[in-house]
Amino acid sequence: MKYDYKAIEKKWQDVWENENTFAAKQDFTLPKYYALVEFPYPSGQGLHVGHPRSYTALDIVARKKRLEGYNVLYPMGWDAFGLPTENFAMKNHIHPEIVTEKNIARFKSQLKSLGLSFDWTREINTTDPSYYKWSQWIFLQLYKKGLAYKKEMSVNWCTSCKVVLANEEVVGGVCERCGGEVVHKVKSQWMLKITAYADRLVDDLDDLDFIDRVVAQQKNWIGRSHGAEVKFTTTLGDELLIYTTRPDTLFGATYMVISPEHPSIAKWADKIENMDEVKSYQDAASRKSDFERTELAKDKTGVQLKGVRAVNPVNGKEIPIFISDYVLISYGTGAIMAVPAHDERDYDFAKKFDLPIVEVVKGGDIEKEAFTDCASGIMVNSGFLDGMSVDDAKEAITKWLADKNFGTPKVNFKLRDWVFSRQRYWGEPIPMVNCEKCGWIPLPESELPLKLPEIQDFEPSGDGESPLARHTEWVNTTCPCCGGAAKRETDTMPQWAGSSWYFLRYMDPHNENAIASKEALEYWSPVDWYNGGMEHTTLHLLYSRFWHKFLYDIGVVPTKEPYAKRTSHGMILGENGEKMSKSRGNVVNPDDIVRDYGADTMRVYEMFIGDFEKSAPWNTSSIKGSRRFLERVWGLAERMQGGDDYTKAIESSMHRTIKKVTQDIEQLKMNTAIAAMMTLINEMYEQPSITRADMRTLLVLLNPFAPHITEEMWQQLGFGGQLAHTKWPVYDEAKCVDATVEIAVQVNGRVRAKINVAADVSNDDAIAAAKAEPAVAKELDGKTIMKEIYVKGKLVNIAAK
RNA sequence: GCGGGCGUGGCGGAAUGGCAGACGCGCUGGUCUUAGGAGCCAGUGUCUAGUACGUAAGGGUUCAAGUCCCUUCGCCCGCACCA
Repeated sequence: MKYDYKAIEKKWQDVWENENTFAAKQDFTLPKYYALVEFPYPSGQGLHVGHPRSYTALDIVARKKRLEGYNVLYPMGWDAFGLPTENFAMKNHIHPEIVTEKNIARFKSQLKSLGLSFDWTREINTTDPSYYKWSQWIFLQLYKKGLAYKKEMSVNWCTSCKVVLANEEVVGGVCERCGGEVVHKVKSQWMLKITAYADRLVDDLDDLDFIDRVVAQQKNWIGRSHGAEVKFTTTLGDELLIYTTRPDTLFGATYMVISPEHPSIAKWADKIENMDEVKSYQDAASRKSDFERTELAKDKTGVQLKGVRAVNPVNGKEIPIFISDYVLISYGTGAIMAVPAHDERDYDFAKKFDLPIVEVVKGGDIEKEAFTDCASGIMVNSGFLDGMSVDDAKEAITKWLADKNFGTPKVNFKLRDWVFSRQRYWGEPIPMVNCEKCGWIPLPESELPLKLPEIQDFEPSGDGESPLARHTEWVNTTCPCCGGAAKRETDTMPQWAGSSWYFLRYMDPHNENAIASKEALEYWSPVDWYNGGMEHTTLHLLYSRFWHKFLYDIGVVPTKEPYAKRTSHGMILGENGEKMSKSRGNVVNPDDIVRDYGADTMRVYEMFIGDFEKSAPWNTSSIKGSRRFLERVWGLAERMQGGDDYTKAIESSMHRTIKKVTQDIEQLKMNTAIAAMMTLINEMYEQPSITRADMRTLLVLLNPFAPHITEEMWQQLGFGGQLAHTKWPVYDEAKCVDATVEIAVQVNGRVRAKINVAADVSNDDAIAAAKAEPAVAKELDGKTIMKEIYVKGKLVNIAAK
């Protein structure tokens, strides 16, 4: 009979939908497993072939875990707020809600056509008021704990989208979304104090099963550094606080640099002799775009502040103070001591401005370049530190500074607080009210959700205000505190809000009284395995860890971390090896593949394409190999005869394959699991016939990968019930090896013969058998044997001279 | 510059320090066929065809190295004037 994939796939997808086959059970006594993939943004383009790579991989894990007896939660939903939908809505004069609904419908049918075993009874949507009610609720809790605050600050303003961007949305000085020019603009923004959690976000990574590159990238992003703050006095009688990671080099500080935005400049203004020059440098610095800042990084510029000098606390020496934009106001204290001998940037600056360079750690050649890699160096020209190692000097100077009240140890982070306001319509309204008398007042929780008003004009005003600001009937309200006239916050939340806690909602998606019930949270937490893209490592993944830690602190969730395990998939590239994109014309539509080859083929192909963690180019002709494999599985049916035991000749292969597939799925090595099954069926075809037991085990092993064809064959061959409700096969370690094995015999590491020995042969017998081989004996003739090694089941190696 | 990773046939890729190239694609020949861009069978790292040489290049450790160590080259990803 022909393998009619279309009919088969439709048939089983209908069964799964009607029977809710994959809905997680409400029985909290069962062992649980929570597998999670990042929910998609339902774009107008529909599903990309990249999506199923991640979804299928964890679908395989989820299906296997179910067969192993776990109560599995494998949910799906929609991260549906966001700019593209709003932009589409503006352009086509359709409400974003309608656009979203349409896009979701398309995505959902595409996902269903792939046979993914999501629990659709728990589908969530971040734009649903019953969902964003809780995003708003979390914001209010953050506010109550002082972790949400409003701040006048310089923000990134995209001149094209006319919207404020988070630092993370500015890439290379341009808007991440549209590539438009980004300039700075001062605006009052809601901020979230993620920096309060910086230490824990770093430290707790060590206890998690996250792949190394995710851990490294998050640590790098948070950028914790240990150093000291040191107080310098000035000739004007006040103080200047600097931050350094190298207090040991304090004797080498020959000048200071402060950021052009540093507040001391205004304080000193009437004492600074060249204030005109200083002012024009400040102006120039503020006009520089992010792009110019990064491009011109190498060429140091600056202006000395004439009329004020700093005093080095260790030796009382007066040193000049400069302003330069290589010192950032946003990091540390916005002021540094410059040690040109041991810092490249200071070295460049000193050379350009002809400033003294004093070596304080021996070992480099400071005539040529800064000596920075000097951890093992010895201190010189450093008074009481002379002769010490760098580490000892650090300790000694830190103590000295503390004793004299000149400085304290200090930890700094690159991580900044999270700009949480967006001047857009299609996001969660921030539930805050501004009253002239009472200031910012949170909306009472009883008034949540604060719904988005129905409006028709989504265009940003272009003055930096949200489109909501025009709708005075919504904006004007009463103060929850005093009852007087007040105005609502018109900014909305960023897209990252809804995705920062969505995995919690899946646990109990219809709860009207809480994010989820205590029982559900206790049972399902944490997510056992979370797979997603590397591009979300420093944004979504970090933000959601932050929110989760906060929810843990206020007693809402039972674990301090949301995800026990995190893996990441590589991209699927176009056939030309380039990133898939419309403009490159190399986009593959998953619908076409499902139509032409079937969902099972598509699934097997995407899993077989290569190492899961690496990117791999799409190859249309390779798909045929996956299809051929399934056709061959289909063809095995007519070779099946009776028998409740494995065919003797392939028994060990059966056990080995079960072992291999079982282990490979856990390690996301789907490509080698499939290769093992291919090898197995090649062996099956070499047999005159196969047994029901052979067939049965093969179908269960293959089921997570190709659920439709296996379920259909299971039914047609009369194994009884549904494959989805059967048990995962077990292997017998003892039966994984054949009775006799072929091993290689090496002399001095070169293969000279191959012999067959019993699998459990002793060391001595194996070596004796090896020596008996004529080719080996010939090699050994006249030589002295130095060493004889037998590696069980692999080889014998005889070292001889 | 800092951090992470990678370099293996024509291609995607396999190899707990133990016979490099599993599995698949492609290709070659055969077979069946009115036909084959289907199926089946056989072959397929390289060459000077030797039990020869081969995992970016060079060196080292080891009975044994794609794998471990050192040096060099090249590529990818993230961050980047973070003091």
